[in-house]
Amino acid sequence: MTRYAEDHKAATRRRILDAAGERFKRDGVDGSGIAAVMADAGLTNGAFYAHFDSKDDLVAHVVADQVRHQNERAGVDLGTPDGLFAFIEDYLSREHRDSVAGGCPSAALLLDVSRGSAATRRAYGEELVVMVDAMAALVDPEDPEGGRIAAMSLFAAMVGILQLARALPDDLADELLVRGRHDVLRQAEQLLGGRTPHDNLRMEHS
Amino acid sequence: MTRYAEDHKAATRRRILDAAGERFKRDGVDGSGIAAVMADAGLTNGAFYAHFDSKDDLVAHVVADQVRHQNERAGVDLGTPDGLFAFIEDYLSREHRDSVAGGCPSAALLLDVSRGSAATRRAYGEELVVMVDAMAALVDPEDPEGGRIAAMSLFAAMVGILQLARALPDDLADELLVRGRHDVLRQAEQLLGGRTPHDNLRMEHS
DNA sequence: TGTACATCAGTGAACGCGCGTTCACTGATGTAC
DNA sequence: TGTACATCAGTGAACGCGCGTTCACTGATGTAC
Repeated sequence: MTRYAEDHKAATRRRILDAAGERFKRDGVDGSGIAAVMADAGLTNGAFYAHFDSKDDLVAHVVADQVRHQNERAGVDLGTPDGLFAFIEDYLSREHRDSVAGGCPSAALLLDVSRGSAATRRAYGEELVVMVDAMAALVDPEDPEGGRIAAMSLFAAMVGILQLARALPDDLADELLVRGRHDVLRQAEQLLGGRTPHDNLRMEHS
Repeated sequence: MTRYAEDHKAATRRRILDAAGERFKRDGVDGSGIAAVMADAGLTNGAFYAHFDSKDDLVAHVVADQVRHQNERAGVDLGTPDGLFAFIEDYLSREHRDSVAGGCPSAALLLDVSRGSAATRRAYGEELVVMVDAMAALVDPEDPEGGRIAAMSLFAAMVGILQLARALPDDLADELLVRGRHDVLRQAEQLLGGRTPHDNLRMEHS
């Protein structure tokens, strides 16, 4: 028995992962210092190395953790075609465009991943596959891997549209999001073999 | 008369812009030091401030310069529907995936732009509009602005697919590029109102 | 029951290093007289 | 023709600062006897 609760260290580690996730997505990995992340987590810089081997190690764990979290949240929704349509609408919404720190890790960290360590790239790839397979299971529940690449192409288009919307002035960004939802929804319909989103979903965001 | 050729300073500035363009795209803005950029240009760090006010100032000029260059190269090609189809094939090729430093500035700098100064964002927006308007002119030469947003959505999808391909292992990336070309080409055909790419173009990269 | 010791998450100062930026200086070539 | 001076692109050392990382230490709580 120690004088700390059993899950104390795990809880601290979680605070660091969450704080780093927000910072990394907002300011980039290179733009986020260890001391700033630790301060966000309510700690001082020295404690960092009791939880992670290095900044690189933190990056790999943050990337895996962020995509896993997105999978957990989205996974529930992706159970039905309408869930996929709703996921697309939410993804390409003004709210998501304006919340970088709380938003999709792929949109915010993709370049850091491709410049990152082998461990980071591996972690990202493994978790992303989980997400796109969940999408692909809608097309053919018997063979989710068959639609994996098609789902990846769809998701990549969403990432690009969101990123570009974040880089452009608000007026252009708004129009791009509307058109992007239209284009991606159509691509999703074709993926699903003709199923179309319910009208109420269609109207919600336009 | 000075003892340097008239265009000497302009030529040096160009070397700095080119060197910074490659470094920024490869390592990110935050990952590229002034001294490293200047060494690439064959100079020492001190000379930098005879050409630019600050690193931020350099970033804005590099972003504008990079997109303008891409416009000049692509602009010629985009004159016909087949030019657009070829542009898409080249953009989503393995060669482009593997040449980050010499590749599309939007794919490599989009996050740096959205985190960048007002001047950087303005420069990017202005030059990007030139590029998408050139695409949109294919749809309606009388009203390129009418198709601007649709072209932007198409281009954003290309950016996302290229970025994701760069982050994934080679085998997955190859499959994603093939599927991405298929999806984007189909979207381009619909944009152009039914025109389809020539078969020889279609086969070239698959 | 009281005292000495073990545990360990977290502190905060310090390390060497590279960053963006400044500036006195160099050196090659022009002009002035 | 020869010498003094002006010009200016580029040099390279130095500035303060924040980075990632290390480490001796703190302090709260447990166990040993």
